[in-house]
Amino acid sequence: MLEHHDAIACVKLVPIFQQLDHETVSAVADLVQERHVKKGEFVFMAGDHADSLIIMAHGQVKVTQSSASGREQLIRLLQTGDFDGESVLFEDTERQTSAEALTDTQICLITREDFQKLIKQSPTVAINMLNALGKRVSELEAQAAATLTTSVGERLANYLVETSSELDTDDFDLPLQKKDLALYLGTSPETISRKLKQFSTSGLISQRGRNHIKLNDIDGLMMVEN
Amino acid sequence: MLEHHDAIACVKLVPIFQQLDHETVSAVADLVQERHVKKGEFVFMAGDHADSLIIMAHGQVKVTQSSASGREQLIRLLQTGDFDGESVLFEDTERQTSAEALTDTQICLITREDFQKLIKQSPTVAINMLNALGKRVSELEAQAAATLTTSVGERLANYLVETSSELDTDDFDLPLQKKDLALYLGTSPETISRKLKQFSTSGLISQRGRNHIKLNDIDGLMMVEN
DNA sequence: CAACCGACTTGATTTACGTCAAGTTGAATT
DNA sequence: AATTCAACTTGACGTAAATCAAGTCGGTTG
Repeated sequence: MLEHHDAIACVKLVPIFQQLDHETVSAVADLVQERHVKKGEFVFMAGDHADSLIIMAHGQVKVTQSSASGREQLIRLLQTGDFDGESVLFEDTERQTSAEALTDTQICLITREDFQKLIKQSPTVAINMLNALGKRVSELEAQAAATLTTSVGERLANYLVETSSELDTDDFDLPLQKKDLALYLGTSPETISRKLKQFSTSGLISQRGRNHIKLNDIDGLMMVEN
Repeated sequence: MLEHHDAIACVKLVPIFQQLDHETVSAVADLVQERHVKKGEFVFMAGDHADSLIIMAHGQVKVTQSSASGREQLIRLLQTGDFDGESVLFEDTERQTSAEALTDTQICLITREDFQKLIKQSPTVAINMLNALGKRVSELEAQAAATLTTSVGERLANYLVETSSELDTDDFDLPLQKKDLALYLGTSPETISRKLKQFSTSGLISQRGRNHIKLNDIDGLMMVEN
C-alpha cells in the first residue's frame, strides 16, 4: 500500500500523467516502479538494455555520452518532473548514454510494454506525451541554434539566469561542479573560472566560497556578449 | 478524386502513417491537404498562425530562425518524408521560424484539430508519431553533442558524407548555397570555402564549377579532424 | 556580347578559447 | 588542528576560425 502511495506521488508529479481521471491515475500507479539512487551512483549506464521510461520524482541526474573520439559530453541535466528514455520506448535498443545521480534521487520507472498498453488505452496520455516530446524538440532546436551562434560568456550567463529562475532565488550554490558545467556548456573548466571572475569584476555577480553565487544584475547578465 | 489520389501518395510517403490499414489510410487522406510551393517561395513565415502539421512529400525546405541579436540561424533542412510543426500541434502559437523552399516542393498539410482526432481514433498513428519524435530527439541530442565537441572541418566532412548518402551518389551538386551551408554548420562561408579547398588539395574530394562536388574518399572524410 | 551583380574565393589580421602547467583552496578525514 | 586530495584558479601560450577587405567568377539581363 505504501508502494502504491509513493507511486501515485510519482505519477502526479509528471506532466505526461496530468489531467487523467482518478481511475487512470491509479491504474498508472500500479504499473510504475519506484527506485532510489544515491548521489554518485548510476541510474543506468551505456550498454544497459533499455526497456523503461525514467521519470524524475526528485533529485538531479546528469546524462552523458562519450563520443567516438573518447570525449565525454554532458547531454542533459534531468530535474524533478523530467523524463528520459522516450526515444527508446518504441524500439529495442541499448542505452547510448550513462546517467549519474548528482544528488540523492528518486525515480519512477515504467516498462516499454506497460507504457505502450497505456497509450492504447488512454489517448490523453498519448497526447500529453506528444506534447512533452514536442516541447523537448523545440527546446533542443533552440539550444542547438544558441550553441552555434553564441559565445561561452553568453551561454554561461544564460545558464546562471536560468538556474536562478529554476531555484527561485538569485543567491544559490551551483548545482554542478565546474567540470560538469564545462561539459554542459561545451567549454573547459578554466574558461568557466575566467568568465565567472570577469562577471564578478564587472559587478554582475558575487562569488563566495567554492561555488556559491549571487546574481546582482540579471538584466546585465542577459546582455553579456563575451 | 485526383486530389484524394495525390493525398494518398502523400500519406504513404510518411513514416508516421505507416502500418495503417487501408481504411485508415483513406480516412487520413481525406483530412490531408496538398500544396505546391515553388523554389524561393515561403512555406510559412515567422509570425504566421501555426495550426497545421507539414509533411514533406517532395523537395527541400530550409527552416530558419532569427535570434534576438538579429542573426539568422538555419535550424533545419526538411527533406522528403520529414515533417515539421509537431511542437505546435498541441498548443496554439505563432510560428517562431520561417521555411523557404530551396527546390520546387510538394507538401501535405493536416490541421491540428484533424490530427488530434486522428490520434484519438488510431493508437497506431499515436505510436508512430511518438516514435518519430523520439528519433528526432535522439538525433538532436547527438547533433548538439557533436556541435559542442567537433571542429568545422569534421562537421563539413560529415555533412558531405550524409548528403551523398541521402542523394545516393558520390557525385552531386550542393543543395545549399555556401551561405546557407555556413549557417547550418555554424560557421562562415569563407571557412567553408577554405575547408573544401583543403579537402580538394588532400584528394578527399573534387570540385567542379560553382558547387559541384565529387567524393573521392569517403572513409578519409569520416576521419577528418580539422 | 557586354556589363552587371550576387555568390564565392583568397589573403591579412584579430580574437576567443582550448590546452598545458604550476600553483592554491577548502572540504573531508583522521 | 594537521593532513590530504580533488577541484579549482591563474598564467602563458598556441591555434582554429571569425572578421575585414579586396578581388574573381559565372550566370543573368538587356
